[in-house]
Amino acid sequence: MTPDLKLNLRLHFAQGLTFGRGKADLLEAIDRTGSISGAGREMKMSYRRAWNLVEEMNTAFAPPLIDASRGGSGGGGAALTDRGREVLAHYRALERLVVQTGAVHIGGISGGLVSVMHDEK
Amino acid sequence: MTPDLKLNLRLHFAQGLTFGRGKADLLEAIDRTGSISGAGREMKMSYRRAWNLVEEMNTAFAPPLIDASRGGSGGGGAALTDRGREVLAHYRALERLVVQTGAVHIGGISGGLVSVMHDEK
DNA sequence: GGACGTTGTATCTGTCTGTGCATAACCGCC
DNA sequence: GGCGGTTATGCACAGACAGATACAACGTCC
Repeated sequence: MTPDLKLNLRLHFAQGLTFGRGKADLLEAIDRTGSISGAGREMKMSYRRAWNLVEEMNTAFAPPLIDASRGGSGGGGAALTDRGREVLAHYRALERLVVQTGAVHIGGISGGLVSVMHDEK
Repeated sequence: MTPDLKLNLRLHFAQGLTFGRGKADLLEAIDRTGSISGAGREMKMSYRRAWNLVEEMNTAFAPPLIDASRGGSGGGGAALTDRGREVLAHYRALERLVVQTGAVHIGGISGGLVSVMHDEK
């Protein structure tokens, strides 16, 4: 009976980087579409923003998480590095872990939520 | 060797409420100071914002989490309800749980972070 | 009754973030 | 060589968000 929720597990590292659901989703979208711009379109975010996030990640992590190249067949593209895939997997695992082992607490918080009728925004 | 990090575990409930570290800290500050304005001062946030968050929580939860009253000794004040204390406790427990049981994954993510020298911004 | 410190509420303003647009560089393919 | 789609980068604009400010209402204490 845990209500459907989305959790945003954002990690603020001392080095300045913050990594949360947004960047994780972006990594996934890049992996799926094979390009930064494609990922941006899919996530309905501007290419500018998508690229900024990529750049932020790549400068924070060594080795980088995304390998991008321009020109060539299809104009270029981007792909996750092994390290990128690794970070993404860890984040998703952490998410699952929270939902599973934290179900009691999540339920304890959401227990008294006022149920609203599906209001179309 | 887990690098010191702050995590912001934000829960987005289907009902529209989002509950994260900010609201949790605010609850704690209200409990400590005995007033919304006191909590705002302590957290260096405007009373406006603090009150908005309180109102958001109180309309989302039934029974409410904060009991505020105006006038009277000291001008008024606010205190956590039993439910408020309960929600706060659950959130803190969830936080601890993530750090403890998720240490492997957190380490897996932060492993390759570029260490920066303490740059004063 | 007046002072005090708080809750509750409205309005204005500045700032910060993301979007939109424009442009250059790149390179395989036709 | 031109086309196409992408990376990479700059800059102006709009909208959202938070801060600042102002003020009424409230109730206890003096």
